[in-house]
Amino acid sequence: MNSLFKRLPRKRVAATRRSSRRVHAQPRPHPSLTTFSRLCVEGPLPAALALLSELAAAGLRADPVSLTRLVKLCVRHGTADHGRLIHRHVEAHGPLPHDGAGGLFVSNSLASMYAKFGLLDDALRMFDGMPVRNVVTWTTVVAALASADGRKQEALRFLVAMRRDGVAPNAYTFSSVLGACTTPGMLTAVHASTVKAGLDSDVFVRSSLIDAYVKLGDLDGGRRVFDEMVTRDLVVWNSIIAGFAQSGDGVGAIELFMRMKDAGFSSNQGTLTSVLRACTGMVMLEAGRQVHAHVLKYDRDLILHNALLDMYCKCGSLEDADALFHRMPQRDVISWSTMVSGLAQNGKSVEALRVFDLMKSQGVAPNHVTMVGVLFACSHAGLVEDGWHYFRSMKRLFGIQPEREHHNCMVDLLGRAGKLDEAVEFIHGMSLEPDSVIWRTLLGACRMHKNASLAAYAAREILKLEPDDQGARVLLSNTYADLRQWTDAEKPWKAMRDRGMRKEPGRSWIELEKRVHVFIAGDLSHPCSDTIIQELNRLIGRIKSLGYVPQTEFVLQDLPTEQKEDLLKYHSEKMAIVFGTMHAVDGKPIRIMKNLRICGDCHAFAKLVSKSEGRVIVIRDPVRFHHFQDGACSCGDYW
DNA sequence: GATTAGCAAG
Repeated sequence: MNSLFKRLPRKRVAATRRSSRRVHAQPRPHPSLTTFSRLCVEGPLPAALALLSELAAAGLRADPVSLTRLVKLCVRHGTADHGRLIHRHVEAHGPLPHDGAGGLFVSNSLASMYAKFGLLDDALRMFDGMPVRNVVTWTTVVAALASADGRKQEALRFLVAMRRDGVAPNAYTFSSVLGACTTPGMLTAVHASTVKAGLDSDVFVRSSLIDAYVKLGDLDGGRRVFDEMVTRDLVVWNSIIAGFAQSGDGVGAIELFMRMKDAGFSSNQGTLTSVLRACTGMVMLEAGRQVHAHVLKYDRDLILHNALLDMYCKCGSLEDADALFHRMPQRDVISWSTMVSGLAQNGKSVEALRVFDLMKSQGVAPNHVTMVGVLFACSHAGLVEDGWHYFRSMKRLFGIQPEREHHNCMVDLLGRAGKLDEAVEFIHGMSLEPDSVIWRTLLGACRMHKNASLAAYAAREILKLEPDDQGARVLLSNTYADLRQWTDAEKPWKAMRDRGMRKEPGRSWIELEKRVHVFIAGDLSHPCSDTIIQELNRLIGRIKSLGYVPQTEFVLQDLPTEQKEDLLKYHSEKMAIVFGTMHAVDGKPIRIMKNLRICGDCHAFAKLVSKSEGRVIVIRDPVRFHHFQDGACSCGDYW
């Protein structure tokens, strides 16, 4: 028993000796270097930075891998100042690019750090100071320049320079530089280079190619790149869906979305955002609601929620927009701006301004887009004094310098309110050179207030800047036609015919059971045309008893009254309204989208049909919404 | 260590 007790401590001693022998056999690194490596991965950043300076003071060199990780940590959790601290350390203690691969790694990551903090010039200084550069170094600056505003040309110059320097661009380089192609010529050249380098089948390169074609307005080009692909990933699918949605082909975008699902991919936030944009563009509220169900699982994605909010606003469903807005876990300036513009476009200017006040009271700073929405609210409600107030004080109160679009809102505000002379004075007093958009706004106001001489002046100014503009000629002609000056009204048409131009026909569409039905003015080719015309005649009969008189003044041609009535009757929005009343579910609003602004006669028609049929009709034109209910419209007949 | 897709207005 005794011996047993005595042996126990000896065993412990032996064990301790063995372990100390192990330590001596494999000397542990300096404890602070080990800790430093760990801190560079796990953080916290301040502790890692403090240890870095301790190491330097002790004459110990941090290894390149840890330093690179530290830079990464700094990008994730720190500021540019933290980055500069690491940069200074590296300059004083190394490793530098000429120290070998490790040094190059560290310098590259520092350049990338500056780029990620938006400090492009620091990144370029870093680049200039590097005695050795590899493809990563070059790609870092190419990518940074390609994504910076107004520096895309430089990105392409760097691509040329790197080749001259004997460094071959790789898939990373190409996928970055493609976004810098601002002309079809550049894009074709870079696309050819990717093929030559054998990199055009890389998914990153391909999705950038698709995006680049689409952004230059060549949707077919993007589609070709997509179709030629053998292997696609989710981002490639998202690129092409986004391309269709951004180009205004909502139906195409949704078709591709279905194909993507058939191909076995499940959507992510990016997919859903683009699909929502497609629904928004086509006023497909029901399809949008279905997307909403999938949005629920991404309850922290603000971009996606903002897109959903915009969809409800632009589909004219303010109840849904409002409910969503209040439920959203976070809201940023885009969420607020979407609500301000959404309410204003739907004829709720006072509510829009109230939301704007609420936004300010919650400490959210408006930006230039918010102010466009605010001014839009003022101009569409005739709130001239408020508009002036916001325009004049936006610089002082919010630090936002009025830009072109804000000036345009002011011309609209004054013009709509009939203050045409003030509008002209405003244009002449602008510090900016007026562009065709501003003149077109003035021209629209001239048409509204039947001022032909000023309309002619505005149209001349537009045509000086854009000789092929159709809209200016159509608006000018319509202004003359409003005044029954048929000879003058004919001249712009003749000019258009001489140039081989045709007016864009009126087009309205409506979503019904996941399908979009399109109606074109005067075109009776829809399969249900016969029944639509019967129903149209019946409705006209009913609303005539409510006081409807076809307002033939909106037919802008010199024709006998009867023919004018016929032309009016087949306006696309009337056919869409009738089709809507024939098929819509009880109690649900009829939602219609139109490519041109609604005419006065169709406006009167819609008001009376909303009364006689007891239905809510929502029509969205390129600028705003009309909610017709019980014989009245949300625009208060002011549009 | 560097790369691709998604949100508000005009």
